[in-house]
Amino acid sequence: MIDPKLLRQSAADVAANLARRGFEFDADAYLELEERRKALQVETEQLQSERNASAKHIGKAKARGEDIEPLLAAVKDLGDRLEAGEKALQELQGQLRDIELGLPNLMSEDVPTGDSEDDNTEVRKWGEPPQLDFAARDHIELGESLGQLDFDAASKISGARFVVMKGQLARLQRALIQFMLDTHTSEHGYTETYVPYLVKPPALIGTGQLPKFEEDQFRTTDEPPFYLIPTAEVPVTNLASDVIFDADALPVRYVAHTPCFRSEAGSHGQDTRGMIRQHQFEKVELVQFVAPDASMDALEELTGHAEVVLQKLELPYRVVILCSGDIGFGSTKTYDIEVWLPGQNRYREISSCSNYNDFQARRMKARRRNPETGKPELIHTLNGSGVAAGRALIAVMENYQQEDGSIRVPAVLQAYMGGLEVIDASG
RNA sequence: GGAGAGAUGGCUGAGUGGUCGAAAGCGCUCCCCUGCUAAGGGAGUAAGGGUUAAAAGCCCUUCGAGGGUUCGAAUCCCUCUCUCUCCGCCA
Repeated sequence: MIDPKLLRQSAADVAANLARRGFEFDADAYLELEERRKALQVETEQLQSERNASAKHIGKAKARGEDIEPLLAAVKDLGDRLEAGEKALQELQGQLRDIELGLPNLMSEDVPTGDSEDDNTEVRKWGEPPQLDFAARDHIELGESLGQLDFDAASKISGARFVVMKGQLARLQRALIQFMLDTHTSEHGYTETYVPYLVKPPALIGTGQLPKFEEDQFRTTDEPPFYLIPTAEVPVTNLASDVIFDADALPVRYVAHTPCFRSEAGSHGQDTRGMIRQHQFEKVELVQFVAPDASMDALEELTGHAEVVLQKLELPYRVVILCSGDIGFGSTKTYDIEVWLPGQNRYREISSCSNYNDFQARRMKARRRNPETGKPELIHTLNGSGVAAGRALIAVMENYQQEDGSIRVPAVLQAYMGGLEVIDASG
């Protein structure tokens, strides 16, 4: 959520910033509602004040044993007027809040303007795509010929966009997850967390998926309304909801491995084959809570933590900064890390690292005590994949493939694979 | 699933219709005393919002959430959510 004060005072500036995203914010309509709210609120609070004063009066008169009938008569119609005013005010505030919850975050100045992912800017590149002296196969061909990825079996059970993994490939994904968790906890100072995979609406409102992106979620039940998490960002970031952190408690760094569930509504026809885009996938997620002035540095740092994973796996990648047309709803600045996939002969997203500044914090009332003023203030939240395990599996398969269709196990993963060096059809 | 108890400020915890935004303790901040990695004394210390250019001041809201009763609700009534205890079931 954008600071309502800023909306009031600088609606035009806000509209200009959001317009870079291609989002149209009707500042005039908002300000008009806001004008009405102001007038109505002042009036209503005035009535409330009157009621409080007269109630106090009556109480004192009664205590003295005086006749209170005339006093009661004097405030007879106050209640009705007050009720009408409060109701109208509530409705108006609800309308304003609906608008505010639907507004994306203000972007950082250094986010480049652009329409789509084609306009994202490369920031840096690491590693060189492997030079294979044979035709690169994609992960589907590799996995199926090994007999360890089975898309047909998955579709029989659950339909499109699912996979069944078996044998050493299934183990390889698990190894990737363990390796990533260990790296972030022991080398980057993150605390491992285990969190619920089903969440209630307020959690999704807090991180920004609701109310706007209901159709992207898997809703399980109506009463109570439980949603499958689309990312660990939701339960983990909500650990800060309604919390006031002590001044010295920040930064907080959490890492979690969870499955992620996405309806992929609106992505029909994209990446329909293989396990690039699934309804269910595994991800290791990094989340940070930081002081407001520390979030831009933290974003660089967090992105670096995700990069370390790919460096240790010796997977070539590049980092791009998302342009205004591609950046997520709640983010003020996002870096995507794209790993090289020989099977597609291109870089594909494997991590997305975002600074949300106070956007999520305002929604979920995540605060810290400012050491100078002693007053609570909104913290900044960040998150990033560190990294997506399913796509990491694909990347390892395609980058480490050999001519006979077997796959070498990256050095850092061998300890997690019982010393196994090569995955082949033997299982 | 059955029975019961509870939800109060950063934390613990009193408070059953007006004198309660709320005792007390802890924590924190400042001051005094002491002259030493201790103890003691005093003062202050909830959040959110409105008004304002901003601050001060003033006002409003908030004692899990939402309704209701009342001139007036932390306190009474209803619904819901969550937590805990016991029983049952169970990975």
